[in-house]
Amino acid sequence: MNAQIGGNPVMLKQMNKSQILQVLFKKSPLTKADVATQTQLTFVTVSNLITELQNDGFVREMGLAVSTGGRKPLLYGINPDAFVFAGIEVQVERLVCVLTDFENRVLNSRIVAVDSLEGPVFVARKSREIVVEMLEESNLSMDLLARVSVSTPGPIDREQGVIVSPPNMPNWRNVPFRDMIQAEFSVPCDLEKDANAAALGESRYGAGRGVENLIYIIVDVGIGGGIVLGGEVYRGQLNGAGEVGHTLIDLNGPLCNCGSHGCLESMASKSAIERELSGPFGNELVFEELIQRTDDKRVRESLLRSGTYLGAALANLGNIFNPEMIILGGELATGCTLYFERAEAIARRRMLPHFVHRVQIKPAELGKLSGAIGAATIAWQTMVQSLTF
Amino acid sequence: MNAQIGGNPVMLKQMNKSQILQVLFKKSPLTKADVATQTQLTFVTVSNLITELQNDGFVREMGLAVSTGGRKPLLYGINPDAFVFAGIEVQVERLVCVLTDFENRVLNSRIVAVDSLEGPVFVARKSREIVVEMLEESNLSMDLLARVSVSTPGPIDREQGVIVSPPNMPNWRNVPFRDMIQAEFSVPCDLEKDANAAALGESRYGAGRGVENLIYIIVDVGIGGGIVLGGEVYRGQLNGAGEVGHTLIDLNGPLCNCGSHGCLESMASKSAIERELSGPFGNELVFEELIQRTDDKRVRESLLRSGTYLGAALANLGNIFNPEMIILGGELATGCTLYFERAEAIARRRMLPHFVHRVQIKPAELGKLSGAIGAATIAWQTMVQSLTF
DNA sequence: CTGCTTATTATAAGTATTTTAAAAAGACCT
DNA sequence: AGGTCTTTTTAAAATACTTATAATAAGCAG
Repeated sequence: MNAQIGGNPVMLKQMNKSQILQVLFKKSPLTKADVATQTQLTFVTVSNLITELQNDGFVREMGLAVSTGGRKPLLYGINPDAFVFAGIEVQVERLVCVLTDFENRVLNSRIVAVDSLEGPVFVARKSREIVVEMLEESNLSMDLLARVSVSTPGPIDREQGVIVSPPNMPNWRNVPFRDMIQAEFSVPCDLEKDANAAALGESRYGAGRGVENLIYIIVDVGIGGGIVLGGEVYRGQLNGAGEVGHTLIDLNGPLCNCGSHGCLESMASKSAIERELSGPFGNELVFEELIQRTDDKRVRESLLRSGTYLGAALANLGNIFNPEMIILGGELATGCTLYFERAEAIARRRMLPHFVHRVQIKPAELGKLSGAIGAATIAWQTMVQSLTF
Repeated sequence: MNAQIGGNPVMLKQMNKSQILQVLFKKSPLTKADVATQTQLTFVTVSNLITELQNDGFVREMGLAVSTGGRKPLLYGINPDAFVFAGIEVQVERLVCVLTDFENRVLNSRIVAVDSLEGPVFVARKSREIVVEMLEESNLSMDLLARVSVSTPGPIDREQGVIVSPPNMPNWRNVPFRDMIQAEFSVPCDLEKDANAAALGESRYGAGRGVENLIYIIVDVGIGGGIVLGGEVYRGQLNGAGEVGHTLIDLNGPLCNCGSHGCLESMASKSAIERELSGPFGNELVFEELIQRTDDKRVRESLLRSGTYLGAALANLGNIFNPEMIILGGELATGCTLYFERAEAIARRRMLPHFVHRVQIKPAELGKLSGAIGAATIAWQTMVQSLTF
């Protein structure tokens, strides 16, 4: 998560400050000497910079460490109260919002039914209302809000901050949502694709804490993927990377709505299972209940079959990326053990033997908040990287 | 391809120098003012640093640019004669060696039959002999040799510089080849997996010049892959990334020697085609000739079938990585139009419509030298990043 | 409790680098 | 030849890190 390289002495100082903040963020209570070791800077430099960061409110003292024979060293950590970040996930029928502090811990969260059909202007205004509400509830001043980030269905143009053409939000074509949010909140904003945001969220605060390379798969109506390599989102050429759902599993499989045949999405997603079981069960049951009916043979078989397909895709991802972890999100993966375990079993069977014992396959931990938390994380990252201290 | 971040003023200077060299490398004849613009440094700084780099022989003057109304500016570029790098690819039955200059252009190359069964010690000595021979032939002093890099079959332990367990080189288990080469040449050395090296080589000097994100697939007896993201090799957790050959294409396909079923490698590789055609043709023909017999229906069908499988895999890679380019290497892909074109056609048919027109699919351009050139590139990169000027 | 040892923190002088500002050099035009 | 514009060099000023030194605080022993 590095940014600038080279420059002038002022830049150097800010790079060093950024370094220090990142080290303090990762392993909080540290002495100045610890930070010096970790950042490869001299003690004096670290001492001066930390003092400065402390005076500016970014860093706080955290008590004394035990003595190792001399004076007790002071411990330092990020001052969580320095800033507040907001992460907002725009979904078709609702808004998921979180407030995080400068340690990027969740202070408050809210899931509100908001119909995206009301349009971007409405949604932007509503977003602000929700955030303001949360700030008030948590007794926080609006002034503390440093950045906002938005997680949204793709495709997006990240550089321009534009939502391009979300398939299920027809009236959101080419919407400059970043600027709209910036206008609404009067703070900088970034856009990120929902799967990417969720992947980053899980990688920092969910199942993937401490992991460098991971793949996050969200199984829902469709199947999406977010790729985190070296701790950062990999986005590809046009923010398009991660379309795992349109990975081919069966050359002669059914037609997918992308135009190809045998895509994972058409064979292992929520919709695929619903379609398969709509015959026997009709509209009798909602999906959440349906997937619990594992005593029913047809349900069982359907879940196992789609789990198998997913597993094969996971094996492919494992072999291609050789990641430390694969995380599965969505109610199907996190709520249905039968499905998850089959997918994991197949994945392990089909992955290269050399890799199998070094990859973890886990359900997501942040549930519905993962995208919003990921967005807030991006706000944090951008802030710390921007070096404006 | 950034490395260090932050530090002290000396470091800052070296980062700036490195920056300048990289800019100069990318778009050679540039004025000091151009470099200043591109590096975001002031003119004076750039001027001083370039003068220093010039005095040390890393940079050279390259004539005068046209006047824009005042004094003619001097043009500068990398001094190709500053260093020589050697790239060595260890294959089962031969050594491929190249010599490159500080602009990383190939000065000399050699492909020598060397049986790896003779063992690492022999191969290391032989490598040195070949390099020395090439240096003499090109009238270059050994002192100019700055670094050597080795491309080798995986898996490897890059950090330790150890070749771990190459499947087709049984007497090369856990060989500390990096240190052996360093001892032999008395210059630093790096190891890289063959597919990764080839991918990097193609990305810098072959089909992928100027491309940020690309996937390189080598179709031979097996099928391997090298992944270059953001201009750098992506290696995954254990240098294991890129096992595209063991990507599943057909859930119920034939058993692969990796233990899984329906892997790409077992269905689209040279071996797969040879196996398929060994019935009709026996040992009558060598492979190179066999794949030219496209008038024969059985050959044709075999090639088209495997091309289809490969194409499906390419579509998957395109959807997962959204790269600017996919490069196909190996004699089958570069020498057999029927196979290549089928693969491309299928890939384009099955890739997401949004991506199709933004991805190039190209045959490799460096042929047998790609791995060695890639290795030399790594030597260059490491040198420039190490900031020891 | 005092003095000694050790480790942490603060201060001050020294060194390296970039920046700003100004002067010099070179090219083109009239 | 003189004027104007651009490039290049030079010198002083600003900034930041480093080294060396001094001050502070904690623990321990007598």
